[in-house]
Amino acid sequence: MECPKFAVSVDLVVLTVRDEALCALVVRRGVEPYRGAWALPGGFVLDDEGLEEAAARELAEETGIRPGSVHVEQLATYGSPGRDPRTRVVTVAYLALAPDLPVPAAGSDAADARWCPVEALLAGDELAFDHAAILRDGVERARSKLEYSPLGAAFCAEEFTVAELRRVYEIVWGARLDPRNFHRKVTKTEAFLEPTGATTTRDGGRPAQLFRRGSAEHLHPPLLRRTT
Amino acid sequence: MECPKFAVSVDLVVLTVRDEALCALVVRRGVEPYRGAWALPGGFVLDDEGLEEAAARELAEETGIRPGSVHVEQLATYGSPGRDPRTRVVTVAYLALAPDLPVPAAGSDAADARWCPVEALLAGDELAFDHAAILRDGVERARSKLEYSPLGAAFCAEEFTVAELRRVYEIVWGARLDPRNFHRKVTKTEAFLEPTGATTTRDGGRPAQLFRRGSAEHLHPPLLRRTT
DNA sequence: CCAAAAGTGTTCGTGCTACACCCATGT
DNA sequence: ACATGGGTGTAGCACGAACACTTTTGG
Repeated sequence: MECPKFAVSVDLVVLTVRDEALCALVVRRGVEPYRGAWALPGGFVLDDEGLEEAAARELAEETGIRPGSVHVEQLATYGSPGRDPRTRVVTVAYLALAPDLPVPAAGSDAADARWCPVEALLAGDELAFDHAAILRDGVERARSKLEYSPLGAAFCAEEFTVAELRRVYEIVWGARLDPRNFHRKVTKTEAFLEPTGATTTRDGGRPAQLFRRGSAEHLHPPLLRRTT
Repeated sequence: MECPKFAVSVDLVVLTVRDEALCALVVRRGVEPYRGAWALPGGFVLDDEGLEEAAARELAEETGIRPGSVHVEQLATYGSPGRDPRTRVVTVAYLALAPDLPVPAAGSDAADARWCPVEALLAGDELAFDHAAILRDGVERARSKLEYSPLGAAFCAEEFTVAELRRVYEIVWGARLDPRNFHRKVTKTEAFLEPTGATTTRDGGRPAQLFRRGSAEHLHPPLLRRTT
């Protein structure tokens, strides 16, 4: 077929909440271009490999994250002619929301990998390619997702308390929420949380019920930021 | 660089409201594969051409739509290995919301182009490639957009009445809305509508005020479908 | 007992729904 | 006059914000 052919890659915005901050996974580039700079994990799509499949493979390769424990969704595609100095590369970005995991193992072409607060990454100018813009879009998507879906729980461990979930919202949104109203809201919303029956005192004070992620996909009505 | 290279195309889900139905623009394929079948308008991205740029070019080529009059946004990217029988093609889908326009002129490689109700397109099995899935995603995105953004007005002519805007919502959502409450909601929402000062009696009855699209990007609070 | 955090009850404001009602035009 | 649709007023309800208050643990 007579048409231009481009390299196609996937890049991952992997977000988690740790140390009271929203953090993204970044890898130190071991090869040119941008050697030594931080970049989002990612790589080229292989022949006969689907996009989602490529994203899952890269996630596993560069982070050791097992697919079942994280939420992954397509974010957007970036293909400006000049975004990669080597050649034309179109990249499909994926957004992954993960619980707080140990620092991942470095992959083959990544000299180093670490969690870094998104605030620092977006304020600085250290990210390779157009990865700062991709990260910005991913963070904005994540913030919206918390409003309209129960995906805040994707940042929590398998079993978690309402207070832990609330901390996720507060950190991602950068806003304080009333603990009592938040509790009522999330426990009353059908299929948001599934009680385990167990309790924990790890947060201090009166024992808190433990929950698992429920089966709900959407939130009706949504949990809105700022009441305007 | 040692990596697979793929053809990259853009496909357009161009939606409008006409004849009391949500319609999509489809073109009759003049070449193999799927010769004679309906498909979404689209084409390959050229060297040194951005994705958004390619989408705008295809929109102009195949429909004659001038860029300023429609809303265009990226929808999603589809790249399953088998989605095009010829070779590996990754397609970036764009969603365009347009007012009711005359039937567009056929483009170079499109034997015929027409508006077709999405209901019929999704019910039948006439769309080439995975375009039915892309259209379904586009329609779902459009439905959500009406809730959280003032983009319903993108389906209206430059100047429109509140009743015309309401019909758009009713047709896209497939639900009836209370005319009085809808009127209050959209006119009270800051920057949703900009009054022109003129009136029209084209809908019959008492003259209705004419409005233009306002400058708002988002709706707070949203205009929700079903009250659960 | 006290501190701390979980969880409940209650009040108040706001926004949506439903519908009664009036307004301004065409025929 | 009357039909038709535009537009306003208002009562009732649902839900979120704010906060007083009770519950249950650890120290």
